[in-house]
Amino acid sequence: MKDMKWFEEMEARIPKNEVRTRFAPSPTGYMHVGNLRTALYTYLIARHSGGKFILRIEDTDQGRLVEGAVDVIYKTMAQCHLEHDEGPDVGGPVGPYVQTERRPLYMEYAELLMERGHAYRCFCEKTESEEDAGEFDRGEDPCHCMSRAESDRRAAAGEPFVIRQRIPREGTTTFHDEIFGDITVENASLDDQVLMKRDGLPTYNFANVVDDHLMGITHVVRGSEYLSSAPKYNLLYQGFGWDIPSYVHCSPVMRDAHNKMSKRHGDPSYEDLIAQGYLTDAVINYVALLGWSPGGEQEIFSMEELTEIFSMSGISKSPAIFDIEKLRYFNSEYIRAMSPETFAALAEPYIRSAVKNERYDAAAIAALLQQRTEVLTDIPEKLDFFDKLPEYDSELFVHKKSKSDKDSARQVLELVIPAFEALPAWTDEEILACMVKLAEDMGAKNARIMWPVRIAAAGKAVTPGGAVEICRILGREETLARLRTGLQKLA
RNA sequence: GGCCCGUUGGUCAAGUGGUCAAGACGGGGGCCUCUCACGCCCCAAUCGGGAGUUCGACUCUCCCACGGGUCACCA
Repeated sequence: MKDMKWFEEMEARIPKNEVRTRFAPSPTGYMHVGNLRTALYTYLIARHSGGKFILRIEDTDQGRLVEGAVDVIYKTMAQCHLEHDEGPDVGGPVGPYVQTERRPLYMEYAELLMERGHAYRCFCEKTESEEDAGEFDRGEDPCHCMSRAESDRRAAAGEPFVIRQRIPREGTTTFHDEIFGDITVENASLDDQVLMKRDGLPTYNFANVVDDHLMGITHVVRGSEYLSSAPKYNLLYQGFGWDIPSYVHCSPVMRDAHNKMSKRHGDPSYEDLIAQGYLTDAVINYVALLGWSPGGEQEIFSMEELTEIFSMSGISKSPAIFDIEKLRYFNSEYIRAMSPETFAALAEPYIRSAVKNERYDAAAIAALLQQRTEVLTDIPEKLDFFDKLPEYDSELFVHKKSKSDKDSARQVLELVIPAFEALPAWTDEEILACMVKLAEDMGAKNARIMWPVRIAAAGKAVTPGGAVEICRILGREETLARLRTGLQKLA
């Protein structure tokens, strides 16, 4: 074990007097929605107080390593505007920020803890059989009360061992959680968990406590599945004589009443949602409100606003079910709030996937789309009539609300075709004025004219825009050709 | 099974002893209108159950039910 001076130097590196939070993902190659929310809350807690947000990579599970996964994390965090102040890529005063690179530290601290009597070596065989036995009675573990001398001797002799936490057999432990309040448990219900594994690597639980302390983390934000091990963390901090951080345990994001969101069940990850046409800002905004409430009636928040008003007191204790319908709503709100130029740029690939004909202006189509698009991937199917007039039945010309029937439609098309041919210019104004005048002449409502024109032009009942816009974008020649086709159907 | 946590409309939720129990999504209806959408208006729908405490409980206490978490040399 290192001498006390070394430990003091480690302590001296720890930044004080600032809020410090950390997001500590395993590099799995994608971001769960639940993880994203945890990362967001973690980020907001730090930023709200002007503190530091730290990224730490938890890669101790070598078996689950995914190549390139760390880069995915950097990319995703940046996309989501969750910029970290310290991390593997940007460095910082308490690095390294990758757990495997911190490996030598943990044994030192485990030995320190043994020195203080809060941990001991256990030479027993792996204890998987205990599961079958049902209960683990640590009183039967002879290593628990083994003398330090014997322990040292057997270790020196090369006998394999794990290091376990020595938990008091009596009394209770109380910890405070920012969301759940004070929770008290009997120490007798806690087990002497393994801190250092047989292979010399720390368990997740131990590595976390050591790293969080050495990195000066003030608010430990994590999933509520760790609630039941929090008392053991407390005992660890106390055993070291360290300050206990604030715990913020967040309930999970669920797919339904019984199951968490999970990739395994086919639930979308953040990346999937983006691929499905959702916008990052909308996802962030929705996820922020999934299990947290600002209290007021506002629902649309920028990252700046979230930072301003975020409070741990608004985080709810119960799990929240992910509702894709509501996310669609947020997405449509964000789309509508965009500048037309931004939307056009974003929508163009989706437009061009359906409209190959370059004569049709993508920006003009985007303008029609912006107010009626919820998710970008909905776009192509709305535009299928541009490149090729669909097959359609003449029954489509019948529309009760505009009092349009096949006879009136035929009359309308017979009049509209020559009128369009004679128009001095092919603009919205000219096209509209032309149809309005026809309506006046016929003594009919505008809809009597526009319904059949739009049907003939598009060949479908629902279009992203009215007759005027559709005709304008199609261009005069194509419009006239389609109107003539419509007329034939009605003959 | 032990221990811990949770439970307001279908969903997200406000609420902290006295409210006709906010709001949003979704649903239904209507208006607007050249379709759809947008926008606007209206409607339906909630305090898991039972005992208490109290003049009065969604709010406090206890019990029950249901749900979740945890009980790994996984994180």
